[in-house]
Amino acid sequence: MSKYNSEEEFLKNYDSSVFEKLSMTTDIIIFSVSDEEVNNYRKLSKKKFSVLLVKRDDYPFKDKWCLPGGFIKIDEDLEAAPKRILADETNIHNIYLEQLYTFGSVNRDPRMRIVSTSYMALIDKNRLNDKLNTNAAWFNVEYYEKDNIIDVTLTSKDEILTFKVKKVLKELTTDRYKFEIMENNSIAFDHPLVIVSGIERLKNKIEYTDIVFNMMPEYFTLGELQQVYELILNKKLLDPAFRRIISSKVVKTDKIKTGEGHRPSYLFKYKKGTN
Amino acid sequence: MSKYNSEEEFLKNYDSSVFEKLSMTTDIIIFSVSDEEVNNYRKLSKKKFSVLLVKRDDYPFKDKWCLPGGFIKIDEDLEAAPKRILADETNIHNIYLEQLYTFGSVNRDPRMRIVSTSYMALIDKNRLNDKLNTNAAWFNVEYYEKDNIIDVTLTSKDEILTFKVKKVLKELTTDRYKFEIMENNSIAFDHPLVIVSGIERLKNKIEYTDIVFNMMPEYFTLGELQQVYELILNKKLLDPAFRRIISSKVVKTDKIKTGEGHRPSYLFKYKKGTN
DNA sequence: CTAATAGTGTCTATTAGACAGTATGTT
DNA sequence: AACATACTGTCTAATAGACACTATTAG
Repeated sequence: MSKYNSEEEFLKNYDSSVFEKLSMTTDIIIFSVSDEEVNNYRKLSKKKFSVLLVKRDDYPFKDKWCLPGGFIKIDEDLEAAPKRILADETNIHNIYLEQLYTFGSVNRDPRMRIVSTSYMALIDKNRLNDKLNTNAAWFNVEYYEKDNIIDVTLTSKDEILTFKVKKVLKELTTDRYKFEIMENNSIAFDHPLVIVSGIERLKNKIEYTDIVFNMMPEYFTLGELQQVYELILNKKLLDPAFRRIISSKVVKTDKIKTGEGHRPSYLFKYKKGTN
Repeated sequence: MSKYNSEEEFLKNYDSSVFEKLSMTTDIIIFSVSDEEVNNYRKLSKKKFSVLLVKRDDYPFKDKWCLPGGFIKIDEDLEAAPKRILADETNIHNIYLEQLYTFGSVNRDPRMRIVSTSYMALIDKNRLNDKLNTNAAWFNVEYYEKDNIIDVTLTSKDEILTFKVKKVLKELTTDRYKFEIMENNSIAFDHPLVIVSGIERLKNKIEYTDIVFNMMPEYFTLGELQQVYELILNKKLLDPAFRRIISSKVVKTDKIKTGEGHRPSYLFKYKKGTN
């Protein structure tokens, strides 16, 4: 069958040009939590969950916002690329990173055939020290879902971006659902799809894993933690229920957060190794 | 910044060779359920869940077993490739297919840099009519997990393949866990990783989606369905509990399965649209 | 004192687990 | 009749949801 007699011989003579080649990129959706100041000394600062976007300074999609990303190098592990880009963009190493989905429609990039593997990263903003690149900005995320249509609004200091995506249920012949862009006038490429996939993933995983703690500082109050859950799940939770569930994942410290115009609250830490 | 004045002009002059290119493949893990005859007229045929492997007839990994797969064509959507291969391999269209994970270590293929996106397919064997290609075979899957080590045994009519994989927990800095091959003497490439990822995915999704029904014939008894759940979850379930849970997903028909040496049982169908 | 959040007790409703029992076919 | 599986009833344990209550601070 083969004209070679051994694996070594085959490999020595292998012509790597027999199969078509393409470029690959990676896109990273970086989630974090931000505080918004509130003009009432009694009230807690309202939290928002947010995503990091960068403004494209060249074609294609010049001046539109997109997720940070870049090309995969030929001698770089797939996962090394998002790690490299993340370090470039945030100046931090050791960020939680997980693979999301690989997008590969033929025409997803106007330049040429590019397949992109997207990753989701979670970060505690306090680790950043505002050392962002100048073309990057945090956008607060709000989304509203009804009848399988997801409306997403991204808000930065000086811009509001919106897009609309449809969940397409494919009746058991392919993935449980896929997304399709319905309206989008501000985000480059197919990145609205990556953003909603990220939101979905985070929303699901927050319920059965401990990934939230990657977005939390070392010490936090249960009220703060609950707020983050509520943001991501997009619904209010009842205090006693929340505390019951979370109690196994955190340890109370003897530190107390005061100066808030109301009863002070204990600070907690993440308790590892309960799953 | 850019030397072009419009997106069109940029694209017209775009040199697609500026970024390094690589080859991409897809690997498909096809799960199904098979009956094993039992030599007691009263007993039910024992079910096994099984996976389709093909024997490599050329280098690299000549004569080893691997998952069906192939190269992605430059003008073919990423998802079209597994569909094409699945149709080739089984002669059936409309098979449940979902993306699993993209593997991309630099040295995962001895020939050259190849990134592979794996997919999981579920199929009801009765649709096949034994129209398999000659180099393909079904292997029954058994696995045993302890202390984050998964032992997998794949058994066909005339061969037994085994491998061992470790779940590496990465303490919040990357995916919840990744797998690492510990022992493997019979499966080509990094396909043991794809196989365990598929098992994990199926095991998780069977609990909160309806994907099992893709592996079931149109009519089935609740006993049969329960057996499939037990196989995949790798544990016994209690009848009343199982029936309570499943009741919302199935409809009883007036068909009855008789001739089994014991009380006959009603046949059920999948009831769509309950999630 | 008041507004605002922190934190707990408890009752109820729902769901999951366990076991025992009855039903009904084939040989 | 005996075996094997089909199917149901019911008791108990565990979990989730709801609400009301007490606690504590800054201003």
